[in-house]
Amino acid sequence: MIRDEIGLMVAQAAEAAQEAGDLPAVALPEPAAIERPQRAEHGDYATSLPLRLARAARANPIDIGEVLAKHLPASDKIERVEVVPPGFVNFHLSQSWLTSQVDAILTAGATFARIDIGRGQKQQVEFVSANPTGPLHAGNGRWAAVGGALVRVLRAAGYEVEAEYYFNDAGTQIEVFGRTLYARYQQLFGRDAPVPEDGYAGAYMIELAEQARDKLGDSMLRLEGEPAPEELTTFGVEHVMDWIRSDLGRLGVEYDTWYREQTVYESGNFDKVMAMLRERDLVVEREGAVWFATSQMDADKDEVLIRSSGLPTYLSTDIGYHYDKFVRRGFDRVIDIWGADHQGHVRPLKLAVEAMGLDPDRLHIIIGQLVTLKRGEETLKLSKRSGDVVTLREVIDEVGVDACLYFFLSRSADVPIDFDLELAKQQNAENPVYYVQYAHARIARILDNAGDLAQNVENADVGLLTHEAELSLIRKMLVLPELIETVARKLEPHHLPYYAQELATSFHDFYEKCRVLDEEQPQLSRARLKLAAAAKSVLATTLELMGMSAPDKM
RNA sequence: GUCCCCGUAGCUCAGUGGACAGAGCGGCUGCCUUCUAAGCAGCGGGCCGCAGGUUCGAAUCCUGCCGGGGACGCCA
Repeated sequence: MIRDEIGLMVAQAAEAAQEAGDLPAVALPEPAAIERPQRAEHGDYATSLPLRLARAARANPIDIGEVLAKHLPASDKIERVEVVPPGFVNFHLSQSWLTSQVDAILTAGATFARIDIGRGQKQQVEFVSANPTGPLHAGNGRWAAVGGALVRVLRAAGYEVEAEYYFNDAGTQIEVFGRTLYARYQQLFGRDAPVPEDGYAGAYMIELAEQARDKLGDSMLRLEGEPAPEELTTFGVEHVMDWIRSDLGRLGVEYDTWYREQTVYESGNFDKVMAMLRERDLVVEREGAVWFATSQMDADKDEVLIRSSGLPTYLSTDIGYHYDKFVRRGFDRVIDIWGADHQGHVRPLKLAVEAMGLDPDRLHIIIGQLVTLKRGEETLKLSKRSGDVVTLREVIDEVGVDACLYFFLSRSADVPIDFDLELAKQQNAENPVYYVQYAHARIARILDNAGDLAQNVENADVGLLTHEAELSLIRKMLVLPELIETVARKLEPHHLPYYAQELATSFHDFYEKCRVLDEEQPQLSRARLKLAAAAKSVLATTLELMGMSAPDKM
């Protein structure tokens, strides 16, 4: 990346200046911070190193800047370096290098976005992981969009990433689900079997029961008063998992692993980690339950691991699950995406990771604020327990996959979302997603219409690209690798849609100001065709990272 | 009461400690006989919640307060 090259040049200049005695031997920040100035006249890149060094060096920032500039290695990529008050050094890229990047981008294709900050480090991203007790709702869709984008970006950044979905296939909720399904199933056969009070009231349970009847006939009926047959529960769970897989697939999310909760026990990891906690004297028994003595660590209260009923809690299972992630499967880092309603769970789990003798920083938990689904002024419940569920499927059907992804991706995980179904439908046509896709479609049309001008385009001279709009578009394309780095480091995919929009703006501006197909200027036309093709490639790559389509026609 | 997140334009939101705070939507004015007007150009709009502090420099970091959301269960 050119930004890193400039950073290196600045660092070299500082060292050279110190060797030459032009700059006192003060500690240099590592790495030298290179910024992108907000204003174009301040150049493509800038460093405030002189301002940072001024105090320690007991020198005027401007003088330090001049010294740095003097010792900068020569580069044909840099047109001009200027030192300006209060102490910035600004770098202007050379036009010839900029235009040469059009060829570079075209050659690189989709790999243009690839960087290698990950160096093959093994990471896992676990997201959505909703219980298979009902269809996904709109809130789940948010984390599908965010998790999917994160996985793709981390891969582009050079990490070896595994996407995982963790689901309960046993436990309290599944048991309740099974009882509800059995009640609905019996009702289909005329039995007076009420839905349990704590059961799942949604209409989808009736649909599920009907499917069970169609597939299994009356074979699941048991004598009055007998519990729900396990086979029926399993049938229901598998069916719901099919719904979930299908919804996630529509949002472009593909998991590498579907991890069953039971595996935590079957693998023996649960017992291992519990034994480990006992060995470290972090387990106490009290009031008939088994507790994780987090109060001995960095918490104000203990947490229950094994209930007095003998059943493990969600927390203890999760501890076993994370032991499995780190120790058995050997991930260097694990990223979990959780809703804000699970935030209280972060501290104890991190303490457990620490108690395993691991660095808790290897567990990164993204706490995402919740989605409130609305229809106009009315707030809709997202709970599967209540009858009124607005499913993710309905939302996708109403709003569209791409608009849905774009909307969910556009907001930082730190802010709660009000998802208004009415508004989403209304705004459908004005959704910024179409602005981005439109740019891509426009380019596709130009390339289609090129006719004879398309001949010999690969040999076109990109040096003919001198218009301000052309150069701005190239500059904007060059941001993508830097964006990948930002998103990967901060784990914030919401920067993607903003970049996509800026890139589209740069293209639309170019489109207005520079006619691409012009028989009277064939050489220039061919150079512009190249630029357009490069822009198409970068737009498509960006859309792909977000899981969205890049249409050739709109 | 304790803990987490948020407070930026009329609305929805961006904004790695840097140079004059941005976008979309909405409002107003213009631009289609040349590659898609799902586009472009322009105008208007801001004590960056409030008060202190740190810093050469704060929307950004720290403290306190106010306002909104969330968590504090032998549910998940």
